[in-house]
Amino acid sequence: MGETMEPRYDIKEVEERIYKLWEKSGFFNPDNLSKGQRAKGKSSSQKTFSIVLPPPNVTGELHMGHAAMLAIEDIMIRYARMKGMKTLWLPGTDHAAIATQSKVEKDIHKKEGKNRHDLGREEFLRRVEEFAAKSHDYIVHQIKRMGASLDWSREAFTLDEKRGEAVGEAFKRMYEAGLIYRGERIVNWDPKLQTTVSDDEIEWIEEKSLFYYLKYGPFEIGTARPETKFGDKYVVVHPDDKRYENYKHGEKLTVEWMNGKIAATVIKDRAVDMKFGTGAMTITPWHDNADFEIAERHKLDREQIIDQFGKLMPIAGEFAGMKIKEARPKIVEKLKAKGLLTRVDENYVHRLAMNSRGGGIIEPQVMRQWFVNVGSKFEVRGSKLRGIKNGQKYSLKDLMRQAVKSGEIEIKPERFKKIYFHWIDNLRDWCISRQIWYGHRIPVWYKGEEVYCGVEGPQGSGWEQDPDTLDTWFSSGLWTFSTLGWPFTCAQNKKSKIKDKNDCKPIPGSDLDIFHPTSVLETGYDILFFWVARMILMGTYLLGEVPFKKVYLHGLVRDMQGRKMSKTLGNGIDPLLMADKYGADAARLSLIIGTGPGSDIKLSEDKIRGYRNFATKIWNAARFVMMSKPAYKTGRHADKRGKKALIELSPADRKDLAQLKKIQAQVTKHIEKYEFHLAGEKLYHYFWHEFADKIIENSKSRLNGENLKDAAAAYAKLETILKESLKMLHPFIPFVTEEIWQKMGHKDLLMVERWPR
RNA sequence: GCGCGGUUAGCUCAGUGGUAGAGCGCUUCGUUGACAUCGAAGAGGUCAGAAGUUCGAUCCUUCUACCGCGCACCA
Repeated sequence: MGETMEPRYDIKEVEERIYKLWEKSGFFNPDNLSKGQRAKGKSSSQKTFSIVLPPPNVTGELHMGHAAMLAIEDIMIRYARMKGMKTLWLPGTDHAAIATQSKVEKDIHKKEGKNRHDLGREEFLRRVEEFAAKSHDYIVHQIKRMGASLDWSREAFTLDEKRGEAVGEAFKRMYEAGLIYRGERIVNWDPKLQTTVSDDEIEWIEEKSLFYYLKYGPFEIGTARPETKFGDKYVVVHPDDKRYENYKHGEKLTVEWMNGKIAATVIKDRAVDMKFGTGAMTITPWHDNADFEIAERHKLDREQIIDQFGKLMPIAGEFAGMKIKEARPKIVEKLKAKGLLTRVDENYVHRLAMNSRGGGIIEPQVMRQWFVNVGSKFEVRGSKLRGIKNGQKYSLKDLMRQAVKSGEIEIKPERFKKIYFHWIDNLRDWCISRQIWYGHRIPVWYKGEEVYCGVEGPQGSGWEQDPDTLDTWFSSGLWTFSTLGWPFTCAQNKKSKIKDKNDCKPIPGSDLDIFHPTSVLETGYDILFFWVARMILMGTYLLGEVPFKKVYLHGLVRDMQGRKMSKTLGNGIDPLLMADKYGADAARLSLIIGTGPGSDIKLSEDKIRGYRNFATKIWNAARFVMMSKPAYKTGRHADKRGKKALIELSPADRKDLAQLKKIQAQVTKHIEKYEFHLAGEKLYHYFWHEFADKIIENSKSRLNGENLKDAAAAYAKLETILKESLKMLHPFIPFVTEEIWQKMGHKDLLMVERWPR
């Protein structure tokens, strides 16, 4: 037989060839997989395992964080597949509305000096789609290069036609149930991008700023933003504050203010912190969240001071039309001149709200927008959630809380549960309308005072569709079931007495029926709120069930200084480059081993190189085992009884095989407990420092020795350990293990071998 | 302010109620056909500090310090 493996392991050639081999087999698709398993008599259990890929944004390319996600999910998927489960990993991409639009707009501006209005809605969207398509193709290429065993036949996009219909249907149902409403509320307005953004998309930056104390009639109030104070006609104090006990709630007084005398009203509210400043404050309900709430509570007037472009309105008198930055020092001058400025605190730390999606400084504004009502209770029907009684009233918050509280959704690591609950407690109504062009158009049409909501437009003429689009997380919130065919694979539950659209059942045998709820949702902890929580909201309301049984959160991939990898810092490591240089196998292992779930990963090229060496080690160990084969098969011995009869394991051999069994049990247990780093490390250590360093080394003399029976036993043991190790290593380091498996002459793919029991 | 995580070898990090582990780096030696993308040997740690529980604590409890993160209506 002789040598069957090349001395050198050509990483790139092998990895590209092997991925094609897997794809050709069709086994990424669970339908083919179970057919194949049945045909081979390996009866597929009815158990299913499904993961929907967190769809990467089509804003360019994947980074190491994505690579980590792919590695972890691929391990879960390959393990489940080898366990014989009906295994689906469903791929897709996210249109990432604001992020993609602003990226394309920036590019166009750089190259052509034009903005989106110069191009017009239609042409601009054509350009965004062009970019998104290119971006998508590159991302798919990257995902495949990492060895991810996704079922490409089911690929989805958050902005494709089917997902559009799911979005429309979801919106319509929630609108009709009163859970989506249009209202005038305070929102986060980005004057730069000219759109609203959600609370979670805001990044708070601490900034030292001047803090001014101003004379407000008999009170002294403080502010870091004097330019918002023109319309302040309410002074708020704490009802228990002794200093102001002589002032009554609702008491009116005239005060000399920025542009002359105004009528001020005293308001008593517990939101005031008596220990802060003087314990008295004036409020600006139009431009401050907290002030807005106080005004809501007492039904106070509110007045706009700053327009949507960040310029002062006519109320500012001579400052009208000025940008804030320009106006502030001038306003302070005037206050000083009028004797209203009493003192200035120079060591004040102020928190500045920025749009984290590449936008500007957020200016809260009261605007007419679309919201999801998360707090009001409604009658729940058709819910399968544990602990939820149909016919009783719950809020969306209640449903979200219950899904995790009941244990129906398990969050790993555990500590994120607390963070999740805390987030829900503080959750306000979710503003879902965006004034951007790229995204799902809001499925609402207007004609005068008439409003029509539907998946298709209304009949008749004169209707105009809402120009806004939906927050990108609205469509990704549906991801676990919109990708599985919802709502078309759902049928009304005929047995149910109360008719309700959400009281429906998936059509038997449909993807939705088989794969939902999905088994695991694996993603970075940084999008726990953005995405994970919103999927729970959508799933528990629209389907009455959890979207996934388990949430596994991984950490962020950082550079050696602990900084987040980013393009602007130039500290990113390109996964594709690493895959070409050291192999996708090595890149994957470097992202798995040496890090616990939920903790950040500091990654260096050295680490990846280290695992490249491991792949080489596996290759060479396999080569040695295969080279040793002829030693007993050919040559001098004349025994014709066959191989089996020759084998007589020594006590040491039995000990080695017992150790293998033990390792198998340990690795399996680690994987079952989602401790992939421990499983990977154990395998690494076992293969290199036990198998290669000791077991192989100790076999050498026996393999070449005169005792043929003993040589055969030594070889048989090596072959067994090698094969079993390859199976266990496969989910972690799939390419090199599959290649060796093929070189060993197996007809089937290692990918669908049975996991050692 | 509230909450969470971290502090273990030079660096990056695993881990455990009972002699402390890996990778990289470092030192010395070694190319007899699996592997120099390697092998052999080695140096290197009062497991942040203090107190408590325990026969025994790096691990459990409490406190402190420092680093990082999340949340929050301190105008």
